[in-house]
Amino acid sequence: MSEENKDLTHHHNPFYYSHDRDHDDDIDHHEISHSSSFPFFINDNNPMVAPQQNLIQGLDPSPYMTFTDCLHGSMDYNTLSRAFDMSCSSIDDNLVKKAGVGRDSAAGTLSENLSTTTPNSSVSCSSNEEESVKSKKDKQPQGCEDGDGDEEKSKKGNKPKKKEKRQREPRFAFLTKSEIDHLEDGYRWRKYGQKAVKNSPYPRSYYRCTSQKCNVKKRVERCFQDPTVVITTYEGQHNHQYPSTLRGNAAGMLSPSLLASASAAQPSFPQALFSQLLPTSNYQADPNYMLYGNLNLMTPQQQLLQLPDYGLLQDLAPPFGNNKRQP
DNA sequence: CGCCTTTGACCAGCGC
DNA sequence: GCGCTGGTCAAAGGCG
Repeated sequence: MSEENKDLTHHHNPFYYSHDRDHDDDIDHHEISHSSSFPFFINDNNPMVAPQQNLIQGLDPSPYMTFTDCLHGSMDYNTLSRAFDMSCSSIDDNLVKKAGVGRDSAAGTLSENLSTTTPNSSVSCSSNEEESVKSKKDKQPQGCEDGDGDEEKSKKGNKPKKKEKRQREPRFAFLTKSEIDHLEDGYRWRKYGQKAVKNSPYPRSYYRCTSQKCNVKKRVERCFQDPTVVITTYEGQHNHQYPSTLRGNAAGMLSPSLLASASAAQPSFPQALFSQLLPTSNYQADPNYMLYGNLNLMTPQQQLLQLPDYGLLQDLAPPFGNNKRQP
């Protein structure tokens, strides 16, 4: 088994949607590992939400829509995105400040904030819908609309310092237990940067989808507290199907059903990835298939201790835990 | 030759 | 204003 294959037998552990404020992105590895002992989605009142006890027990999904349903059903990226955004948008800067957590701690702050703030409190959302999205770089042609590479080239030096804020794409982060950093997800990525991560010996890598006019990016970093865990954060939405020619054996590693469904579906970014997590995947038969449930970084006891930290995260869904399969 | 990674530099936002 | 940090660029080099 190739390394990549081996990797795929592990599992992405979707755990967190990074809402769209500017520095939310800084999903600090501590925070992540801290708040991601199991997969969940932030959600206040989405049908995907399951009761906390399900979170704890990782059982019985029934009354709720599972992510499998979503993915295999009609839910697409936008729906997903909305769902994520809806909930996450309730965590705004005020909350972050209130919690006294730095901008780098958005993910961790999430749990803290949620534990001190009601989810339905009328916190104004500062997500993509609002202009509050802070643009770090106007030069960056966000949104694949006619990526004028040439203008972009003039980045250094004379660029008008507009204060326009760049719209940021919704982001989704995944925890994956893997020995390799760059996980195959069916798309082709080009690495365009790498940065040392504060307080972590592991660097963060930046990738961009190689498809023209596709502006999806992803960041990959290794969890500081558990180096076996890779944190992959996707930003944006693929506006194309899987590349016909995948490098390496990526295509081969993807189940035909996955590719088929991914191709058939409208370009819905996380779908393919999610599909790999799902019990319908043929990976479930693989003994090496790692249930994300096994990805827990803490002992059950620790998890229980962690639960209070989630506060309102009790409303979070274990979207993939529902259909956990055990050999 | 095309695609990719590496890597140092640059830029912008934020906190102090 | 300054320093820190995250994010990005692009030249250089590697690889198939």
